[in-house]
Amino acid sequence: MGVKERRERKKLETRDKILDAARELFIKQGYDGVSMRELAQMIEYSPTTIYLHFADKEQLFQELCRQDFARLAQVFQDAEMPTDCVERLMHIGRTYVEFGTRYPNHYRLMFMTPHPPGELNEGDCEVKGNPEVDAYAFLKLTVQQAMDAGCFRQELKDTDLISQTLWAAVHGVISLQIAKFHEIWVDFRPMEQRAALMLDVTLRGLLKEAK
Amino acid sequence: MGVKERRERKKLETRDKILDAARELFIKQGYDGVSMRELAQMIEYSPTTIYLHFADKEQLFQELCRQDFARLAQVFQDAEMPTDCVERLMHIGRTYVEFGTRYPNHYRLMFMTPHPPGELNEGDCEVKGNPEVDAYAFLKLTVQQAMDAGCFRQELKDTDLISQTLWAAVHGVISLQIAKFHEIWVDFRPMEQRAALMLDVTLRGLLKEAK
DNA sequence: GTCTGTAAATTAACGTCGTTAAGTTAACGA
DNA sequence: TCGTTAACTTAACGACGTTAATTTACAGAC
Repeated sequence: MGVKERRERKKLETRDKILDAARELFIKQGYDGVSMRELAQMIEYSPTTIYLHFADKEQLFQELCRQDFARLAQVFQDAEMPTDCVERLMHIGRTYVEFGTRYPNHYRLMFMTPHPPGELNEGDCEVKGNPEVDAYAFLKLTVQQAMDAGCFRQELKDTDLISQTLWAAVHGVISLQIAKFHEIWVDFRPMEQRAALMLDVTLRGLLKEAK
Repeated sequence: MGVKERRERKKLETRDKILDAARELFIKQGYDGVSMRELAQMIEYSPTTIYLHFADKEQLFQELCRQDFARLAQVFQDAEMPTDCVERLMHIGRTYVEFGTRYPNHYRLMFMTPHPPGELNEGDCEVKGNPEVDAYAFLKLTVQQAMDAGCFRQELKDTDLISQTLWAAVHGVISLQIAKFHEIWVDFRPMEQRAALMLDVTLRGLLKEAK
């Protein structure tokens, strides 16, 4: 009775085909720049077919970003992490910035666009808190380790708060870059300089003593 | 020959009427949530009339945000500024955060949405660099003063870079709040705590010595 | 008072989009 | 061979931003 399985596999194949085409268009044109019709034409299906695999446009691209950002957490895992806890935080920050800069449309949809109160998608429960796929959890873990090693100032005890501050700091650099890059009325310094100073400054402010 | 003047005034009145209605809807519903038809109905004109005063939807709401953010720079001016330079930077940061939190839709359109390479609008030339209407210029000025007073570490000499880092820091807190507030998979600390720690940390990292 | 030119405003439509109801095709089990 | 079900398409709905063509309102000229 391998029929159902074959069908399921076929269905998943189609789904992946949609996702792959969506990814290609999305990277080039962003969320609003991609129409369902265009996407359908690319994979040579009718637009309706997409709705057999995804509830609507937003869910499709959310799934897309979810997959690709899982790879981010993977990168954290794979990259050999420095042993020094401060270096490690720096390394995470730089990796995050690089990822956001490489995939600005992904970044925009995931972190610069408000989404409806959204019930958790399937699979989200396993994701949350698992450092292997959840980049925030990985950051928090590293912050915890740094705190255990006594790196931070004594007053600072809330690992969530610290993690969120570090996150917001690099997020500020990336998102300002994505949204305001073209702006004329401010002489923007090169992205790398801003990212470097931001990491330097925030970590200095968090640590027990200037090195 | 007061005819032309009367006509012009009338036209400006209509324009302001449009802007006022747009503001009301925009605050409640955001850019995508407001349709030109709805806006037209509110002011009891036909949708086409709007296009006699504004080139398109985006330009309308850009003008709206431009006006309202000029008020932000005004607030900086009006508020009695602390004399201590660090306190002053803190004050600016807090004011900025408060403004962004109060008008999230404004903030989103202005600082979280990429706009086409955009030629400068009329009036932008006078705005740029003028601390009375340009909030960034005001920040940069204050940074310059702090630097002149010898507050910062010696290596830090680029006022633009420092300003942009401070800006990105608070921007990170605000924009993450706006975009990710509803998210379940991270236990967000209260906005105020995050903003406070961010300001504390970045300024500590910039200043010559811990106080 | 009538005519004329012009600015202000409207009607009606175009083209595009996300989405869906209804209908068609194809493949399998009985 | 028939009936069931999944996969897929056709055709359309309703909303949107925008525009071409048209009408209305009104100041000045005769």
